[in-house]
Amino acid sequence: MTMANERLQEVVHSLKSTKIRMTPQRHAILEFLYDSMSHPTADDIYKALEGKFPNMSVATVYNNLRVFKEVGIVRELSYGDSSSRFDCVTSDHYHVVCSDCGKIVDFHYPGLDEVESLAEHVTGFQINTHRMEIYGKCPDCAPISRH
Amino acid sequence: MTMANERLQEVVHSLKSTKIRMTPQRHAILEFLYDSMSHPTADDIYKALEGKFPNMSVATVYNNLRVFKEVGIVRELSYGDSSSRFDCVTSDHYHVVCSDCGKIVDFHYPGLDEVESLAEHVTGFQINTHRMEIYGKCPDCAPISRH
DNA sequence: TCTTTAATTATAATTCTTATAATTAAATAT
DNA sequence: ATATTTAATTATAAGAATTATAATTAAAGA
Repeated sequence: MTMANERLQEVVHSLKSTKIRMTPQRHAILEFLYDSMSHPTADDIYKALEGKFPNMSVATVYNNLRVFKEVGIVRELSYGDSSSRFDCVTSDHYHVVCSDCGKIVDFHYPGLDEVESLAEHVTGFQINTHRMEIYGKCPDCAPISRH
Repeated sequence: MTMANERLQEVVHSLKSTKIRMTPQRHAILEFLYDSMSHPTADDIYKALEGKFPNMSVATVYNNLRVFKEVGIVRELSYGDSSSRFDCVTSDHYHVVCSDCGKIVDFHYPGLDEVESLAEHVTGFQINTHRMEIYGKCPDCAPISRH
């Protein structure tokens, strides 16, 4: 069993204790999110699952992503482009985004906790979390540099 | 003359040397952006200026924000919520966002250059820039805590 | 198996943003 | 100061992403 599947099992189990019902569509959406290393849009998910669920509505995808967000197992990311991307909340990592082709790569880096605490002091906010993206050109899009 | 107006003058002057023409609408949009400490949406700007320009089209606001972005004097920020926000590019700062009411406060912090260089090594991207948001509840939205 | 109530579906409606074509106006040359 | 060129504005329509609605279906627990 893969790591992704283990986490999926945990999440499915933890949802059992809530009012939130487990449906085949929900399971499939979660499964797709946990298996994929990409950061799919709602439409990506919809398209990926239309083979298995030919009658599934786009609204179902959106509804469930919202539910997952509310429970805190999924995060919504919006970059410059038109549609939001969705990501399982796992261990802390940041994202490196290609400004040409939009590819997103995970980047592990120790959490910037001191930024949060400083922001808390300076602004008077009660800080919960933060998010960082690093932008550049991926190897495929960058001109080949020699040195 | 305020700091904001000084910067506005500079920008207007620098646009003179390009093909980009200065129009009253453009000037008003820039003025509004430089004066406002908030991070308005396109619609905020449109509404704020409809008194002065009753016939201005929303398209004009969007068009000009795109132009300003291309020239590099304005930055587009997209958070989870529906519409993008726009911000004058000034000195480096980050944003603290209230997850309840959406208020955005600037947060000055030394640029995280080492994050960029590490990301460059780890991912092979040619990194240009990064962006960080810190999320929490603003003083108005946070429950009053006593300690 | 029955009952309750949440989830799904299909569809319409909204919202944000961009495209189009005609008109207007800035900048520059005359 | 006027004419010319060409970019900017306007009004409108179109597009895409997301959300709302109402009827139907199906999970979970009794």
